[in-house]
Amino acid sequence: MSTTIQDVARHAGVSVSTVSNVLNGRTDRMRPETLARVQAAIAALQFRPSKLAQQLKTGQTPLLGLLVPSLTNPMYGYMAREIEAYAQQQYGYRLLIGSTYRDRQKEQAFFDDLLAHGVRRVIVISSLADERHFESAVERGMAVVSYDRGATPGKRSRVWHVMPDNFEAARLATRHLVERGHRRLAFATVAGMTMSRSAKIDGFHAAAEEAGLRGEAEVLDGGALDEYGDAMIAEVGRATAQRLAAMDPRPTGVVALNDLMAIGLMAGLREAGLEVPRDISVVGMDGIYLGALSNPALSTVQLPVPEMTRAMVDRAMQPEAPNDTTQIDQVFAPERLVQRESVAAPPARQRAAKATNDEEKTAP
Amino acid sequence: MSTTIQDVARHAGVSVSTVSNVLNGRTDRMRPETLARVQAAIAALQFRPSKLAQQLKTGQTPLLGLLVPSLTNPMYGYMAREIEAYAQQQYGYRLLIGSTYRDRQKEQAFFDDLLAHGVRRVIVISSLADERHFESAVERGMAVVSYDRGATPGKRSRVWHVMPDNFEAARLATRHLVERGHRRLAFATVAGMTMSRSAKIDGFHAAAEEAGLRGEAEVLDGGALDEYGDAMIAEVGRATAQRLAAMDPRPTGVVALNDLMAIGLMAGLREAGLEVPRDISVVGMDGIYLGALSNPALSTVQLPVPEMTRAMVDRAMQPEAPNDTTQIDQVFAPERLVQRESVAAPPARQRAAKATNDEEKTAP
DNA sequence: GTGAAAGCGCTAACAC
DNA sequence: GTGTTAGCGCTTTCAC
Repeated sequence: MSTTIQDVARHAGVSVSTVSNVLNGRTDRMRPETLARVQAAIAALQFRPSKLAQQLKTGQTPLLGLLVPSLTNPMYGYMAREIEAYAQQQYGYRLLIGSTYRDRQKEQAFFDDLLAHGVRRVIVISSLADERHFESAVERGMAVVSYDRGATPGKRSRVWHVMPDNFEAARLATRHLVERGHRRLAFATVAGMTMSRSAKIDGFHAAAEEAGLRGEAEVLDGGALDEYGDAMIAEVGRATAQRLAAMDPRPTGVVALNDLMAIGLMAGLREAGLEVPRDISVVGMDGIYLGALSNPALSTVQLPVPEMTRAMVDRAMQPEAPNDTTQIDQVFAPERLVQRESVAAPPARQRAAKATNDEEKTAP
Repeated sequence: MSTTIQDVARHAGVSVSTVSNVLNGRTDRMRPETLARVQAAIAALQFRPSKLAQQLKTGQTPLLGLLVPSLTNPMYGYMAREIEAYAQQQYGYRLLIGSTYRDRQKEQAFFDDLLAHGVRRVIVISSLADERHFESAVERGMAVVSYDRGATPGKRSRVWHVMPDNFEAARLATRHLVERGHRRLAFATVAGMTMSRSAKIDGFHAAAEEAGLRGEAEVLDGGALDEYGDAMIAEVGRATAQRLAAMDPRPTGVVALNDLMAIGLMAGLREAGLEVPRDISVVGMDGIYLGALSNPALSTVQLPVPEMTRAMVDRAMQPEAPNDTTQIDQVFAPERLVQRESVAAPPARQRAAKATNDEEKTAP
């Protein structure tokens, strides 16, 4: 079909192994004119060696698997873009992408396909499932990097982990609320616990306790993400807003699981007749560019996405799986708190929607 | 490394070709017990045939190339998701994805890599570049489907085309503004002309003329999309908003090139102290879910994304390139106008920001 | 320095 | 019905 190494060899009047040698840079002890002839032939025939055939021999293919919950969550789109650009530019790798909608079956099937395609390096983003099948993939010769979850404590793992400091991110977000004077706090999340979610919740609670607000910090978990995956997280936020609006006393500051949820939350709050930040303040986490475009613009904790994605790719390119002496968790501090418009001081006096106002608690 | 067809054959006490036969469904005239033994061996050894080796023989690999301008534009994330899901479920294909940031070089390089990887089917979304290199890819045995551009009139093409009816979409959007009473219209786009952009502009003008507003329909083209690609389109919208705000007389209704631009536009308008839809109305096109979450929620023309993406995948799976008798353009009517909150009647009387109000024109 | 030849894991004639 | 065998396009010893 297309031109092969044979054609080039014939054209240059050399053997295939000579051509192969120039392809693979073994050109040191080669007669310059031979080299030139081969190069000329390659150019003339527009020869591109088949990665396939190369791989069949070498067992290596310049393809990186990327597993995301859903491409419709802009955060994952952002990460995918960064991963793609860096893997391409730095290592010449292309991306084989799969959405899992956080479904274990789909994840497994994707791994099987990767193996069958000879792909030996994968980055897995925010998997809900346990890591057992990751480990088995490593056994089968894969380098796997997992985002947004740490090693299970006390368990040996051969999977790399890269993640933001979710605890710290949530604490930053919560503190921001506290500093602006909020005393009744909520954390809005979705149903289902993952490592990163629980770390965020811990950070939220930690900040609340620091401020002596232990009893005033509530976790609101909304619906589960259905098969449509992560776009739905905004819908969960929207629904949570209704619950929030109906609470009495109502929290005045809420930390959202991530930016997309925050955006959904703000939409829902508005539908419920509440104004952000006048009636209620909202902080997100992630730092997607859409947060700057929302109305009000979203205050959020910016995660160091380019740094994290670069680390993931670098890890995935590692020739060896981590062993007992290597550090398998790589944690990134949140970049900073981005103050925009969605946070303000709480309303001076709580105008309870319809209920009697029975709050007299004073913070110590 | 992993188990091969040889292992299975040995394990089952048959030859490799027998195993190959069951793999490829040539099981009709096979003794049931042989079949059973082979299947058992496959299961026992967890054998997964290498797609690589298969492909080296057959020249086919179940991989679909997808070229997008940028994954950070939610519209493309959406399309990528639909394409992936359908290609996977319907044809068992995985996605090899590449971002081009509308760069011709990157596009070319991606095509070369696809070829080298043995990928024979590609979907290209919204390419700015001309189609010459697509054609050459078809010559080299690729099935290529191009989104959002039609065949160049009068030119023979072997590339499939799938696209929304951009003319109609823009016309719908514009009419909506006209029906709500707007008489000074604008169309906000980015620098650089593509087929789809010019079709939209034509639709905009057509609707304006229908309403006798020929002189009142202005096209505002903003900055070019830099290397960061499509997320920037929102920024262009934002900048355009400033220009819009300064115009005198100022258009009261604006059609945005797409939803992301509309969202940027609304953010910019707000920064300029204008309120949507009180001071100015905005309509988008695309129908991404984020439009429902913006504030105000975006009125837009919904495109039939699942239908279009399915058509694209089906075309890409076509065994033959289109020939002179086949219909290579497939155009999808916009699904409908989604009325949300970003469009209202124009302000009763134009309160010009600072300029003298010199408008006395009456519409016929 | 360069070439011959043996595979990598599979498929598909073609024998038997 | 099942097995033998010749490749697919490349890499890589190992001779010369």
